[in-house]
Amino acid sequence: MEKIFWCDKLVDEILEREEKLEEKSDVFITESGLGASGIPHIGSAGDCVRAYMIFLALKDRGLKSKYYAVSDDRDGLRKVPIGFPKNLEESIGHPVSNIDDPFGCHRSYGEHMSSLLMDGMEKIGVEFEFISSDDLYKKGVMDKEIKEILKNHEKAGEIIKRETLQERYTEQYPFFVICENCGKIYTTRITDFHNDKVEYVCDESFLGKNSETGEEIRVKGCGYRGETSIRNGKLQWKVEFAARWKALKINFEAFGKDILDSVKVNDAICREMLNFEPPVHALYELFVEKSGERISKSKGNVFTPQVWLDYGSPESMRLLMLKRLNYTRVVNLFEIPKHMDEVDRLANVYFGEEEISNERERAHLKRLYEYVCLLKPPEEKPLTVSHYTLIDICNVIPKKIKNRYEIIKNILLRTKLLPKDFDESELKKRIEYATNFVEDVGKTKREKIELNSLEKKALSIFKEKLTEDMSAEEIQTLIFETAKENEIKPRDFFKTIYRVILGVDQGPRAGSLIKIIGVERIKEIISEYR
RNA sequence: GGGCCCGUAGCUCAGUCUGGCUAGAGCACCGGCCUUUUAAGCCGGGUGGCGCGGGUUCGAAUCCCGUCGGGCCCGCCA
Repeated sequence: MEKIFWCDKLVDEILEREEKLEEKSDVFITESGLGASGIPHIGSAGDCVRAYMIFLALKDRGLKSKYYAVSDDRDGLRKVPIGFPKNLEESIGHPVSNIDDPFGCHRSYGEHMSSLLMDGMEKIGVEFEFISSDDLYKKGVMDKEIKEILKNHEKAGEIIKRETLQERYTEQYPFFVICENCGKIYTTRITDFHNDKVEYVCDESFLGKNSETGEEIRVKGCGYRGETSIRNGKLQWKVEFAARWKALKINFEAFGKDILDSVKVNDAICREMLNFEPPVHALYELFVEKSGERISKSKGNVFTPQVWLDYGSPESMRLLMLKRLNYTRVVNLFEIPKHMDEVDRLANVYFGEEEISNERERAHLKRLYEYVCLLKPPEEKPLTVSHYTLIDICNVIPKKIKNRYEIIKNILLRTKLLPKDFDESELKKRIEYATNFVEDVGKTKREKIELNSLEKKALSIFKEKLTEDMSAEEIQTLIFETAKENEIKPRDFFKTIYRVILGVDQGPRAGSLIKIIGVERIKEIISEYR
């Protein structure tokens, strides 16, 4: 059958690659990098989600598969992230797994960072096998590949030059040793390689940065000269993937276009030096974060998956990452309600409530929905409710009001935005998302309300006439009549009512709103305006 | 200097890979419903011919070449 969704198409490609392999795959493995040097943002989460989706796609095709999330925790620290203590500057240049966790809750800085992403992944519903790159080196998993590359480092240098026009590796070994004296990794250079050992000298310097202060920090080597095992260092990125792909028998890895060059080089290294057909790739455009000042500074102003999940469901998050691979996507908080509604629309299409005349498009949207549901779509159509509308409602019904949930539910039921039977826990979650959004993003000013004597008088008359047994319609009429009798334009009086009750100029139909909130409570509120 | 992506209705976009129904959706907008608000409701309306110019084809938004506009990445390092 013809495949119409990108995940399924990639499985076809993975199977095509399989044809070329001498050694066939028992297990189909997808991989993604798990950042460990900075705060993991939504783009890092995108890597993981996409790799996981291909893992699911492979499984769906009846193939045995695995997904490895590999933490690049032997990379050196280059920048002190915003919101981190200044003394972290001393650790610039050290592998992140050798740096103490500045917050003291994990074994290392690197572990702290990757755990943030892993937490996000768990919340998004992504399962993975965690692999520490530091571990791979320590255990010598890639020894064979490293030796091959070091032995022929000049050839590697030529390939790098050919693919990227960078000449430096025709002279240098593409490998960093962790200095046994000072512990830094980016200040060393190899002078010789023989008998599985590398000779090195720690005399290079490189430029780090403190993102908090914007200050650049020059880090210099300690001058130490020594000889050590290849397990005490790491390959340069331009060749590291290749070694990892071969050693771990990776079948698929997706990348952002920012590292396109590195991927090209690694593919070539893989083919020409390691005799291994590189994994299938998917190159995607990046998420451009324009989170603005809304994101709290304590989170380092980074748009993390956790931030999204405060305002939107895991489904909406997955949709963001699944929908398209190749747009530069501006991701900000305003994308969240959009995606909430889009998930609902997909559900409507999936369950046949929305007609899509183009068969192909319908099939595509249905498949997209299945992936959004991690290929386990619900049996029956879940709750769908316009998230924008919900945000409007949450905006006018103050958070502290009693029976807020019931009020919102009744408004939705009354306006037929909800079916008779629906999943209450789901609605509660959605109200929470919408409320968070209103509070943090769409907050409206609540002016101090001042009423003139005429308004006060009318309001007081209205209060006297208002009784428990009146229907919503009768209350609506009463407001209208009270306005007329007091020579106030109905329009203005309604406005007054809304401002008194909700603090905003408009709201749900006043009669129903008062009925729903309760006459008694309304009288209390009005009493404050004597 | 090298490369990627986008340009379809007022806005956000789908459709482009695998050319072919009368080019679609949502929002906005316009008209109507509502004898009592400023409609979160209901009914009805598509207002563009797919950035531009060539080419291929019986046929192009879809393929090819060129061009303009917008966005982004690489050209330190990882």
